[in-house]
Amino acid sequence: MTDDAIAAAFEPHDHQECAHRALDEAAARLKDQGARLTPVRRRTLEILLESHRAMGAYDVLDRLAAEGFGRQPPVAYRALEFLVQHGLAHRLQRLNAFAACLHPGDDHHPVFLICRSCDRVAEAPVTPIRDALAQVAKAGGFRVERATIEALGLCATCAASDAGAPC
Amino acid sequence: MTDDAIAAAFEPHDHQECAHRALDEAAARLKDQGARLTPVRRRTLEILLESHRAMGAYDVLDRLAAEGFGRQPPVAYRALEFLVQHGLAHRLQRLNAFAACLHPGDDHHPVFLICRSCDRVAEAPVTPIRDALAQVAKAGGFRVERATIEALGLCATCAASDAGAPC
DNA sequence: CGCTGTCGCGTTACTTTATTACAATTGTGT
DNA sequence: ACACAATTGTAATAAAGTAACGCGACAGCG
Repeated sequence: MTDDAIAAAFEPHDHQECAHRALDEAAARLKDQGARLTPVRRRTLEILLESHRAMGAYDVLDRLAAEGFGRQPPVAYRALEFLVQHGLAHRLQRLNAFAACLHPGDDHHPVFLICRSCDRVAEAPVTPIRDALAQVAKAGGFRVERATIEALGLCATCAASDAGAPC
Repeated sequence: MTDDAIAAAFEPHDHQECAHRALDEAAARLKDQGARLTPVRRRTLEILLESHRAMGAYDVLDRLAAEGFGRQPPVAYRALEFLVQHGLAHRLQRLNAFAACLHPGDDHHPVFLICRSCDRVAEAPVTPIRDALAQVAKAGGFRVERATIEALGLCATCAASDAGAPC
């Protein structure tokens, strides 16, 4: 994952292509793992991929229900959990929401940058931060297994446009 | 905040003294700020201070209700929100829970180390990690305003005792 | 003192988020 | 076609969090 990936999430880009590629990659990865990308799961991923924003489980559920899938919470939660477990989506603790992963394949529990103005979410390179965290923890005798790192702030596009207005 | 503070949270210590000092410090700080440490608020802080663990809002509420305070959710949420806003407690996103702050005074949105075995929570020095995060974000044009950093893992005491058994 | 405005508290009612349990169905391998 | 596991649909319920209203305590001020 490069620094460019951060800017990419916040700036205008060929999102069709961006989403399509993520979907293809997801399908390929699942095939390798012998996991099934069923219609609900596929559609759930597509819905998440429509934007670089995080969506609540019930927002996803509404969409699924409108398209003929089940309309009970477990439908959405199951699909989302599946995607998260297979590294195709992430859960944002801070927002009680989910976002598609744009770099499946990188082994990661990434760092998230959440713009408070436009609500877009980017994944940032995790290594330097994870290293710093591991070191600090180690000094206290603590062994880190998983870390949740979510930063709230302002993306370059929003900062440029108005330091606060939606972009 | 020193590295010793991490170990302190996970190892046996004079907790009476530890909690008492935090409470005194809290009272003093609030007085300076002209904020009132009312009975509900004080009791809420004491409840959180009883352990180095995080508690859910409804757990706190049960305790408060049993002691004659109101038994409706807003009672607990208001007291907890007050404590958080005044830097006397923290919210752990990952657990939907709250923990008393043991170092009020340090200006901080600290890093949390959560032991998955004994459920204790420690606050770790934040500077190196925050710096690493800010740098990574800056490279992508993102300005971090607030960061949630929560690590799940195993504390030294639990690791020594059984690599997994409650301590 | 008594007025007045703010703050804190308690309650009702409600919304949002998430899980448990079970039945029906689909897909896989033989 | 058959047995079996995985997946989906549904009902019901739990957990977490918020909005809105009124009452009473308390500080500041004439």
